Amino acid sequence: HLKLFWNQRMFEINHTSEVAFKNSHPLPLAKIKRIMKSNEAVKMVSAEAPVLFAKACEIFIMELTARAWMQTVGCNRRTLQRFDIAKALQLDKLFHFLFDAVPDLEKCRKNVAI
Amino acid sequence: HARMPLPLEMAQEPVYVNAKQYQGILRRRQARAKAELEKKLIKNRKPYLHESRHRHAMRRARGSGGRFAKKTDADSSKDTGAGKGRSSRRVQSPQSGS
Amino acid sequence: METEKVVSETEELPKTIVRRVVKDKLHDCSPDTDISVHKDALLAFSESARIFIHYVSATANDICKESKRQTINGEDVLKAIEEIDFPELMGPLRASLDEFRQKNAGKRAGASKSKEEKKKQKVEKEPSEKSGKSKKDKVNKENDD
DNA sequence: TTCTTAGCCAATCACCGAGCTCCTT
DNA sequence: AAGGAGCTCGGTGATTGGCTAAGAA
Repeated sequence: HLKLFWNQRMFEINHTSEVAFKNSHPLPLAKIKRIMKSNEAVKMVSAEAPVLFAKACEIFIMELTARAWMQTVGCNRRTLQRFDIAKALQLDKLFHFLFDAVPDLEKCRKNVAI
Repeated sequence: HARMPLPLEMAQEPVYVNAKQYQGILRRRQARAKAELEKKLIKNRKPYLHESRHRHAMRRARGSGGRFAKKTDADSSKDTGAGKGRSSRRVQSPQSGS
Repeated sequence: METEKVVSETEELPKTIVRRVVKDKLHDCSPDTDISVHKDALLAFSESARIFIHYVSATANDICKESKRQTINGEDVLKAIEEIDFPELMGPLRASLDEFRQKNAGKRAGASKSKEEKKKQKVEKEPSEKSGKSKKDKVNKENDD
């Protein structure tokens, strides 16, 4: 239906214009699978799963980058720092599952942009 | 109730997280604690990952700016005192331009 | 010695690729300004992505177990991501899943006949002497509508 | 201002993907 | 039959440090 339609449009856009080259930096599937299996509760993994994770990670990193960049330019800096990421994680509840992944809240509090 | 306080932080200052992710955060925290028990923690970050690649980088010819230079035929020959008596030296850029 | 080697190292995503993704996005954000990336920031990106995989795959594993299966498939991953409420991922992921399935279907169809031949050859040459490995041409079938 | 540091180069080699076989569902 | 684990193998791009401009402080 509608979703399928937009998926196909997305597919066309990603494969026809020059952004097809600029985008898509696939992470190694073997490494993704290894990360998944490092959880001993995970038994078998289909070939589809790492492919999806590769794409998901790419978009995930891009989203996180955009939000961290907000902090960077908000402080008139030209180097993206670690606490930019920490602040971005704190501000957006989308990323709260990473709460203790980037423990830099002290510096983060001092550099309040936005 | 879109926000849930995380237990560890409640003593100091409550930190509210996405309620949908609350269980997952706790689960991941448990998994990490277990990994810590198994000494799987992020060890001290080594300056490099592979000894062989480190040696390779150290051995390579460099330009005057510290950059890696292209391999020359002089380098392909074995290290003999004779021949072109010249070790790795500056590679002059033809022109530096945009 | 070797067994004591850190596990995290092998679970680390390649820094170069993570950096490329970050730098490309930064160039999108500021087309006329080059933004540098601090080394620790790059490490944070890499770690975040790793934990993202851990987190989502653990959720997908629960979904998988709920339906009494043993193998985490693509649908489980999609469901897991839907569950943590990441809507901007769903579209592209559906697309890449379809793409992967199409590519696999094409490869399967092309390989099936050569596989049957191989099986027959195998059972035939069982008493035969050893022979050099025959170079197999790669048969690829492209399909467009 | 002072002083820390990220980006820049490209050659090796660890690791990834593409084949296999074997096994479970 | 379908498809994943777990090997092997060969091809290849990630890994890598010195110098210096760029920029954090």
